[in-house]
Amino acid sequence: MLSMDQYTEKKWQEAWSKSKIFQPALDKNKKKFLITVPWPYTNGSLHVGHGRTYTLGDVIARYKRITGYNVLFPMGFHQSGTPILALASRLRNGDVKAISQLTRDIATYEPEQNIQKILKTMVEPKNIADYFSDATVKDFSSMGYSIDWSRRFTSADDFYQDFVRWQFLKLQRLGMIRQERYPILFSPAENNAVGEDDISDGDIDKVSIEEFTAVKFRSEDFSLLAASIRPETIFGITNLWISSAGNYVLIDLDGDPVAVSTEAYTKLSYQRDGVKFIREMEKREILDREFYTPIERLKIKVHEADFVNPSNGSGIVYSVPGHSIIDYAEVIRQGLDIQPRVIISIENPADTVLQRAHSIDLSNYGKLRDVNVELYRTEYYGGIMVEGLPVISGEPVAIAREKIRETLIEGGDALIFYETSRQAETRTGDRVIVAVLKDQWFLDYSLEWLKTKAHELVDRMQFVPDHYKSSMQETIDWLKQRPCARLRGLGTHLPMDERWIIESLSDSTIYPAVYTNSNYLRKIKDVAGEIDPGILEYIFTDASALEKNRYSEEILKLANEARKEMEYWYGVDVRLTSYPHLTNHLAFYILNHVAIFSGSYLPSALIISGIITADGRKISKSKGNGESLMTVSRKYSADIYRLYVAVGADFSSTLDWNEADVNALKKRYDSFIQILDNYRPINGDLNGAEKWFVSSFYMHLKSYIENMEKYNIRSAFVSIFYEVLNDLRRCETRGGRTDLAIGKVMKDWLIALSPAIPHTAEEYWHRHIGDSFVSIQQLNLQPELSIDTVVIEEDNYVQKLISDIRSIMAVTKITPKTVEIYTSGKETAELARTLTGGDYGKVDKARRFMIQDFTRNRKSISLNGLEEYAAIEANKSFIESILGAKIEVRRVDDPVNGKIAWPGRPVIVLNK
RNA sequence: GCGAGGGUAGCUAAGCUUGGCUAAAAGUGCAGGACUUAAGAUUCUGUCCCUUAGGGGUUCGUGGGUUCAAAUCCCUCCCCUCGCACCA
Repeated sequence: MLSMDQYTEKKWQEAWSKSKIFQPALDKNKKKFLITVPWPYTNGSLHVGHGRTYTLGDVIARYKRITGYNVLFPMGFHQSGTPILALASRLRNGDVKAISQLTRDIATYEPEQNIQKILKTMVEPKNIADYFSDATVKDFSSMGYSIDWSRRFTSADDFYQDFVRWQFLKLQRLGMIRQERYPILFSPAENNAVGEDDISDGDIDKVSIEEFTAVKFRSEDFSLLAASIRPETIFGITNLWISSAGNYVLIDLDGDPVAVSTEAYTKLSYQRDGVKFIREMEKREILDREFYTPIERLKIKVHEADFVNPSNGSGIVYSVPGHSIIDYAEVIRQGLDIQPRVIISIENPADTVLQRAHSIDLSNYGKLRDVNVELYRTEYYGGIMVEGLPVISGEPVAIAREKIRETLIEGGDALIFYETSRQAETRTGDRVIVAVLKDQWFLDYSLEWLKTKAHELVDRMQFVPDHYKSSMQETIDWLKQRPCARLRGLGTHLPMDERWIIESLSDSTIYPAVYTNSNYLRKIKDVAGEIDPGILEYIFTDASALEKNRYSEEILKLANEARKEMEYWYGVDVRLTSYPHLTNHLAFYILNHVAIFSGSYLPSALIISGIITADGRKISKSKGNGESLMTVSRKYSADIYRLYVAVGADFSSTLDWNEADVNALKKRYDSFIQILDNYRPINGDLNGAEKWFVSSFYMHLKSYIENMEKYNIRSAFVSIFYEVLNDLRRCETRGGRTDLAIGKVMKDWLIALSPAIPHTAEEYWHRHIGDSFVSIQQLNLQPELSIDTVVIEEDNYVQKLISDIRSIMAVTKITPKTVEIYTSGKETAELARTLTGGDYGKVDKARRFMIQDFTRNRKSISLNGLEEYAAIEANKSFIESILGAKIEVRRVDDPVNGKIAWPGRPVIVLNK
């Protein structure tokens, strides 16, 4: 059995925790390094996919630690938002999927008999959050992360919420907060906003909000309201359709009597002010009248149609048979005396409704809808409005649409009407509609000064990979208003309006600052009951005007300490997260930082990783296709997972987690373990192969350091793990003694490996080196001092020689008994130097015949001064054993069998 | 549609910023040899095509261009992935 099982790993996890080596203290003599990753959202157990970011973060934290930094790698938990709330209520309602998902999650941490008991407590959202916060600590500990848990806090902690409220008051003073009308998804039955989590299949088939233009068609007594997403077709109208099944009501809309479907009335009343019910209507009242189109004031009639859905839009559809094949088909079906009007011209006449109508089955409604979508797209991107129309003649469709909409709205002929992109229900089966909030709170990210500052910061920051920098600049440009509070969910109440709860991404923008001094803040909260904004201002910003007489001595002392911690630690040196956060969380992170902080408190680097797939498929909770992190560390060991994450893929690319690849890595890892297990220190002078190994090791260490400094974690560990292992094999086949060779590099090797495989490194450090922790050793940062370039060159030369001999053997199919090798003599070397300088004329007449041979072989001739004869002699027995042939070496200046021995290119003769 | 990234040998995947050391790292798969009673593990060699002397030919989505020289720089086209918002 190999030694790196979960018990050994656990042993080191406990030792680290007990010794507190990952709980750094403020130390002015040491350079600090603060690295953060997003705090996990605590609605379930973490799976393999989540582990990537945290693992890479830990690898970097550990690397910085062994290269001399005072590293802080803190963690907290995110408990705000609606998913936890939705999960608890699904549990309460006995939702089978929710129960099975939670049961599975709990089972990763608990014995069978405890599961039901714990599950019962989870009808209370807070219990879900707290249970999975503790569980995540177990997850992370089992992965061996070097997290400082002593600073842990959550977004639900009272003192943290005081911090968030301070932040929002400050943002308000900066003019970044405003209230406006805003459309949201809404459930009238629950009288509440709904999010993706509340909608049935909301995660699979996303529901969005669409903006319709609802046009008023007037008559003497009342108007009809018909909603469309294509207002530019207004001049193609020939008639109106109402539903043959629906019911209609008359309502008062901005003082106008207007007829709409019963369902539309409900929606309008949630979207507009002053919508009043007048009375129910008979359809006849509508069908018997004639109505006028806006602007052109043409008289049109209303007909019933089966395809009209009373719960979609206003329940009234305006008919444009020239540009909607559905309308056209209905006109034909009913045999109405109506001529289509064509008002948009497109290049390809085959793509018009009238042409297409010849070739398809007009009674197949599904097919008609597909064709309609297709034609609609063609017209939108390629269509031009025909001449002779009011307002929009000759305009491209996309522009005409905006223009006519504005004209209609300004003239009082239309209004904006919101509709869901598909029919949607809540998980409890109630209808989802669009409601307009009159007083939605927004964070205003459109402010010029804010954008300018953010751009400047992004410019200065390091992005890995680099191209995300321009994405970030773009994102900052297009961000405008962000709704920053909701009427439901867990979280902090908005200080200026307690009914609202701060939206969960907006409450987590500058929170890393709290890691620096969370324990002091908690104490202040305990002592004072509430943390005064003035105190927070003093602690977190450089504006230090503190009204000292307002606070007790104790509070002032704590605040002072908190401020010192902030001064020392803050300024996140690296924040590491995955790319889906780029256009939201990370953008807010940057914008809020520049709004509130300045100078050294601003972040310096952002590392963005790709995601993990499982067997090539995206991991998702609902699919349940991601193994939990716990399972992985039990099944393979944490170090295998960590190594897999470190060498499996570059930062930006997707990493696939699959059995075959993991097992392949495990084999490699096991052979490494075996070498360390069998290691017994021996003494003695190094032979050639061992000297080469040591030099080569330090070349790999050099490349490891160079790569790690650039956060090329993958390349770094390919060098220090795979390539060193390969070297070790070669060293052995060349007569090197493994134990002697690795004995020379053991310390540096284990230290360098420790960021990726800390448990393994720690175990063998203690077995072979000493009692200190490898995790806090200092890496040899001057590997070049241990590289002997002559040894390396000699090796390259011998390798090239062997491969040349082999290729001659392969081509000639000769298995030689002896191989004669002729290296160049002094005179030829001299000649080669002259020729390389281009002085062809200086060559002695007798040797001019050699010039042509020189130019032909020039590529392989090298003048690095290597002692070829000696190099071959030194490796003679190795070469002989590999080739299974005797070697004879000589120096010559004259041709052998007509061939010339040049420096770096000896003549090789095979003898059977 | 807009924005970003990408297409490299059987597969995964590095190299491209700073053109030549690149028939192209590493891993995996496959073939043959060693070890073994055998299997596995380990290890060596090979793995685009041709070649009786270390050579030659054709390759890095497609088609052009720049250059003494292109996987690497510029342009055309084709294809794939991701983001486009209030959701953690």
